[in-house]
Amino acid sequence: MSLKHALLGVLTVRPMTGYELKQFFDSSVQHFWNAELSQIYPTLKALEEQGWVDKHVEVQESRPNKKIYEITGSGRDELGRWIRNPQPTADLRDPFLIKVFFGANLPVEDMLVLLRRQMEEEQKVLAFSETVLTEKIREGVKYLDLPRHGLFWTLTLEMANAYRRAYIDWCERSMRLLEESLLEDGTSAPHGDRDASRAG
Amino acid sequence: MSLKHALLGVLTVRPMTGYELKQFFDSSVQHFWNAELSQIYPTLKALEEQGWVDKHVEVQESRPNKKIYEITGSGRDELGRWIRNPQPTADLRDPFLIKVFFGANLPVEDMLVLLRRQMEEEQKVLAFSETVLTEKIREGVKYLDLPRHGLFWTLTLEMANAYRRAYIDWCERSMRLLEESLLEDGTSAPHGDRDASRAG
DNA sequence: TTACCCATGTAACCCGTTACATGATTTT
DNA sequence: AAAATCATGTAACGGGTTACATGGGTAA
Repeated sequence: MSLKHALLGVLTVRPMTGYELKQFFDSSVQHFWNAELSQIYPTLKALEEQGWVDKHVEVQESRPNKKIYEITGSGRDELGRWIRNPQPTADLRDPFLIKVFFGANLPVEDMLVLLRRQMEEEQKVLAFSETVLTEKIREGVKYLDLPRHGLFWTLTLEMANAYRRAYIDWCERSMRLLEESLLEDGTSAPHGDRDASRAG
Repeated sequence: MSLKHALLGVLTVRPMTGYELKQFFDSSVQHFWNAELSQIYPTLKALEEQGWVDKHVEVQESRPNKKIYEITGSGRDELGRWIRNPQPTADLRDPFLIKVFFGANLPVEDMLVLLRRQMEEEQKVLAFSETVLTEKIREGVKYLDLPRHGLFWTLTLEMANAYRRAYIDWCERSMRLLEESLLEDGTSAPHGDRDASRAG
């Protein structure tokens, strides 16, 4: 579970409530991580039980009391320990690749449509990342006055962008290869024939 | 759940037992998907209940009977339907990026070590992919006599490789940027100072 | 008046991994 | 003698998503 440590990480910025942590997530690590409130609240409880955060309650009227969490010394130690710990390489677990893997089951034209659509989706996400998210990070660094963090935040966004670009390139190359296979021969790649309709 | 459809996909190659499906997984989609037997067996049961596969039992002595699963017409329909269905872009959910995101909490030197180690791991995986896995696919296509599948199988491996290469490049660029930040000034990036030991 | 913001949570469910259970046969 | 292969499964646990529950204040 990395969520515990992700929360500890955010709490190094400043003490926050669960609700605020969620907002921070949504506006910062959104491009490579996500967390729901229903997961954040119990996790904060666990962090408190382990002594990695302290809680203090701010009483409110006409809405639930705020529970403000602050990282402790042992919390910082744990975060540092975790960061330094070797991290196994993450594997690509993308259902779209399964679809491509079994692409021989349908006509090449259909696969071309799929690849184009997927590429366009990736392009949208990339464009969003290069504009909105980039700006969000710039603002965040400025607003929170954390110049040292800016570089690292930018690096993670860069990785996400590099991934999207690699994906888009791959879609293009794949489409080109499929188109070539269409031109080369009509026997090895079915287009709109019986075999095709069988799997659709 | 994509496992159902991944299994259907493999069963288009030929009828198999759960055990054989696991072997096929390990030697083909391994680079971007994985499945345990403990998950495969119940899933096959579910596929049978949905009428997407047929089961026939081959009695054996001195070991459990083989249950051979074969994809049905409705199974092929379902597979085609699923493949054509739009697939949301997969998100990068890599704990290593969280570590980088909060990299400002420890000395730049330590982050350089982390990046180098991660890069080397990715290089190992990539090397394995470019040699062993590439060969496996070549053999698989030949052995199963499925020339049309070869192209698609190669494409998925190419995507996995492209991802690893992008990752490696990103590690290199990140290390270079961090090194520059070390040279530029000693104030904005702590190296071995109090702040550093605090989070370690 | 409808919808969103604040602020907390619990419960159910889904998917995946790990551990446990059985047990003959074959290879090292 | 030990380990891997064949061949089936169940149970427990972990982590994440969705749905459910509450309810006042504020903006469209």
